[in-house]
Amino acid sequence: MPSKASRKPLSRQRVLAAAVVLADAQGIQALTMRRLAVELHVEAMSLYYHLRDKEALLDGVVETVIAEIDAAISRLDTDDGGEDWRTRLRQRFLAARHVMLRHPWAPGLLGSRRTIPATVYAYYNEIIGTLVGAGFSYHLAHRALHAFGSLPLGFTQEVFSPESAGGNMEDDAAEADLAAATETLPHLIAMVAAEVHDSTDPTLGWCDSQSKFEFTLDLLLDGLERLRG
Amino acid sequence: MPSKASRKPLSRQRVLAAAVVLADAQGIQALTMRRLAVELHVEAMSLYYHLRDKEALLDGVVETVIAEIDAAISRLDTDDGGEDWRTRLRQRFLAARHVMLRHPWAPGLLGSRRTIPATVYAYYNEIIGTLVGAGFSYHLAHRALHAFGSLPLGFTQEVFSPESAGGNMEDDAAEADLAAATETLPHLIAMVAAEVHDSTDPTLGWCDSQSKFEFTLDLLLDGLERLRG
DNA sequence: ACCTGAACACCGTTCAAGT
DNA sequence: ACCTGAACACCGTTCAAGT
Repeated sequence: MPSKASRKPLSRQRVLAAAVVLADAQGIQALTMRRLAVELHVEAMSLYYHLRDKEALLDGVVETVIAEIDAAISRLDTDDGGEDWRTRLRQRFLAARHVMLRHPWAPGLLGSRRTIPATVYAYYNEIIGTLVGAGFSYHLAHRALHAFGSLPLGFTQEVFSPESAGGNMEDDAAEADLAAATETLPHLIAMVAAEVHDSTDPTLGWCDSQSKFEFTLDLLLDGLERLRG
Repeated sequence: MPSKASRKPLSRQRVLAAAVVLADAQGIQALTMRRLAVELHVEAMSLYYHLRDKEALLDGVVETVIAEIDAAISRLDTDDGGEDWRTRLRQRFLAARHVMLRHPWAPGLLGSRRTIPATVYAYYNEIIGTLVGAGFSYHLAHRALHAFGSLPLGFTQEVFSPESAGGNMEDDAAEADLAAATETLPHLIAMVAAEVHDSTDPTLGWCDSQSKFEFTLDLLLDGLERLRG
């Protein structure tokens, strides 16, 4: 049984699953029609039988990730209505975040897509339903949705981590830089210094991104609770 | 004076400026070493004398945009301290947003960079200074910075616009979709319906992104004000 | 010092052709 | 129905060479 002959047939699903695995393992820039084909032991051109072009591939990959989120959310609770609106949304956003943490490239990819899977609309519809069910006007629900930004999908798309200014000193000139920084960036340095008591995992930086996510989330939820009619 | 012979010499600055213009006009995907060279009436290889490689080009482009923001902020007020911390930050974030609106590709690009211009640290340092000057602990200032996300740089990196579900109906099957949606997405449709009284500019969608930006901003500022010591 | 031509490796994609 | 080979246009980049 020669390995290259006994391949199970390709399918859109198999291609997309392999694409996600490849992106997880090698980064999104490694997700190339040709490299993906190699991974599937197939010629690059074979992919075009299952996907129209690379855009369709990327759309499909996004679709796959969103499906993961949908699955995670549907696993949350069998019956609804019991919880208060804040814990209900909190559960959902954190479940989404849990999925996103497995696919660090997904936020950037999602941001680059011009079309979004239809199930996302259903998800947002449900969020609005939760809000109005809790007494929000549709107008406030709309503003809330915007305020949430991409929290419902599990990420905050922080544009950069200020941690790299003080946390990850790895260059040889790092100490000199730090000394210089104490003069030009006193507040930044003071902030880092004030936080470095509980550096449990220095390799991951001194910043617990999970608690930051939840802080932002709760800040918004509390603010909305106050605006609620 | 043959036009192709009488070119002023290239420089890093001129290349970067041309890159920004090209990205503004044709989109970031059109920003290619070869196309940029054409724009500058030069061979692609000439660019490599001024920039190490394409990564350096993109870093330089980000640098250029950040410099625009810095310039806009420095134009805000000659003397400081007068305003309350919220209006001070508000002014800065809105100034940054004004710049970003001219470069719609910038958020995505910034998100893709692994290194950030040094002046951004100075900017963040100033923000922290404003916060602690207003009575924030460094710990709370840190959380505030994370809650702000990319607001200080002028954008909310919303991952998608739910508006496209109801606002921009341009397909032929749009009406049918809308009818179907009223059943499967009742809350989303109700929200759109509840908002369409003040559709001042229907071409831009029914959603005023400026007021959404400010709503989120104020929600966070008010929440932080309440947490302040 | 500044720019170029030729060349290489790698992309996405088409199209006619194989089984 | 499903896959492939050859080919094309376009990319970033190197390197030796021009002025």
